[in-house]
Amino acid sequence: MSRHRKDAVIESIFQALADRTRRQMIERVSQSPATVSELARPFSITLAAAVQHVQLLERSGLVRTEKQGRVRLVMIDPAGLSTLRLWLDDRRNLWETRLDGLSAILRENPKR
Amino acid sequence: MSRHRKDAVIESIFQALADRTRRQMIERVSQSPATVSELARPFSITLAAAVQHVQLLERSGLVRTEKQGRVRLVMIDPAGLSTLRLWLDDRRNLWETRLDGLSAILRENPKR
DNA sequence: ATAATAGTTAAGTTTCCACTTGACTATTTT
DNA sequence: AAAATAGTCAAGTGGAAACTTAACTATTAT
Repeated sequence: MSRHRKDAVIESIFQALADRTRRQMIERVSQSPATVSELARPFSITLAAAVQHVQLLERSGLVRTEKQGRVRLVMIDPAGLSTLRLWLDDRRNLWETRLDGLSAILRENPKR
Repeated sequence: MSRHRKDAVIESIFQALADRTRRQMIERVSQSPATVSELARPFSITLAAAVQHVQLLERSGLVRTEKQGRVRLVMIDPAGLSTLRLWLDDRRNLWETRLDGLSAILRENPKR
């Protein structure tokens, strides 16, 4: 997978999770699969808005969905958040190798 | 810390990282501290824009800064990303307790 | 002291994002 | 078959976000 593509995936994940409504939808769906209507209910938004949120979450890889009859089931896709975890681990490795120097800097600046 | 406040912190972190320019700034600063001008250079943006990005990153807790003379040094704040890590761990626990049921569902839907 | 450098702030512009309404399709229910 | 339900799509609106320019302050170099 190209660096650019990978970055686009990460970007869509951060964008998806930057919205409070979508974070709560993820939370809900982490418990058990839910329909789009069920995801809309707790918020004062139209069904159309909920559909858009779900589509965005699906494009980012955070959820999978499956249409069953006239209902669409939305379920968590563990792959989505492990992508995020991998990104986070990579970044942490980056600065942990530098942590000795950094901690020296932090020691000089005890504020916070 | 209240749930609402905590959520606001998480939100600001996701929002900060949803922007490609800011993610690259974080990447740069993970290696070693950098000035605002140094952070602006790789991108075709004005210094003023870079200042705004840095301010946003600082408000989200992802970086610390310190003014030295006419220069502002920007450095990674490990606390920022560990907040993100904690959030991620919490969510993972949520659905890992549900993973047995979920994997059954996934087995029924081998697509992907 | 003057000039150059680094950053900051305010204000305006453009672009993007969340949301709504309204028309439409497909599936259940009655 | 008709009515209700669940979702989808397109187009439009409003507000937030990213960016610019321009005027200004503080520090360092000549």
